[in-house]
Amino acid sequence: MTRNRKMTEDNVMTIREMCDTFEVTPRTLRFYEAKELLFPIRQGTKRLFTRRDRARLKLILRGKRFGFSLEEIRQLLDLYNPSDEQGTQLAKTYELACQRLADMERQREELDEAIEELRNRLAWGEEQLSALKSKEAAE
Amino acid sequence: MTRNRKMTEDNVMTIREMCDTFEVTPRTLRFYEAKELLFPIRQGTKRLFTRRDRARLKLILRGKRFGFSLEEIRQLLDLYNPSDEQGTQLAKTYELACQRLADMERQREELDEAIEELRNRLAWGEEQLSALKSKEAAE
DNA sequence: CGTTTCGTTTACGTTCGCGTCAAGCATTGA
DNA sequence: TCAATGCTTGACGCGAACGTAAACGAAACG
Repeated sequence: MTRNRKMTEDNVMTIREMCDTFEVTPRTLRFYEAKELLFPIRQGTKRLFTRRDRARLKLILRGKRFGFSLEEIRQLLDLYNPSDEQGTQLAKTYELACQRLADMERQREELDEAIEELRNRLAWGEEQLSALKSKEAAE
Repeated sequence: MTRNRKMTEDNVMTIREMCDTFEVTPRTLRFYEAKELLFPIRQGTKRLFTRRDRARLKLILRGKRFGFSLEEIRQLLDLYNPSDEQGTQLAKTYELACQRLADMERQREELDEAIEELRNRLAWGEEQLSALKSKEAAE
């Protein structure tokens, strides 16, 4: 056999290594697997997470920060998947991704607006605070 | 009395008008009131939503789209509130808003990244699709 | 006058995204 | 060999954000 010493199964991670790397719990990773968001290799009873799983998890966590549900994220992940989809399936996925892109661009516009507004309110807040301070000083 | 004809309580809306305008259910509005996100006037038993409630609801719905929890949103709303807060309270609100702003700016960067990546995948998807089409044509 | 039409409260139900045991196998080190 | 450690599979629990059904009050309309 060409491989010795622990087989060095290249580039896979145990569940604990995953948890430490991404700051999630084992429960979360198993939950995502149950929801078909991740597909770790099963070596005997244990899970081994590949490069692909890591990439997917990154996208999952990002999606969550954008307020997407796990189901929405799952559908998006299919797009990033070098899968063996046939014509109609591929077309459907493509369609879906276009919509998500539109969603995200709308969301960005809103986000810009919201940031702008919040900046204004913060400026107003600073005024209030400094006004209060000078009033305090006057006593 | 200076007012006749239905009192035209200027600029308030019934719960139904609110629902139609913002595409939410009555339950949702009552729920938000219970959580102290909205404060409609009570005329007898009924609720009347003011301009202020409408502005707040708009911010609530926006916040939700950004993935904020109702509690986080409630705290942010205090900032937009021409409230009678005292020094320490105002300072706390200000502090919190700064953090949220930072959150949103980080989210914006991530969003840009995500949009960029999704665009790339879409381009890749188009290739696949056109490849499939020419293959079909060849048969 | 009765009966729809709104609105209300109360309260239990539901879905999502995990947390938290309990009980069991499996490797590992003393 | 034996206990500790790590990972596993259920299974139940939980907070958030509402849905939904029951039972009632008030106003509006023919």
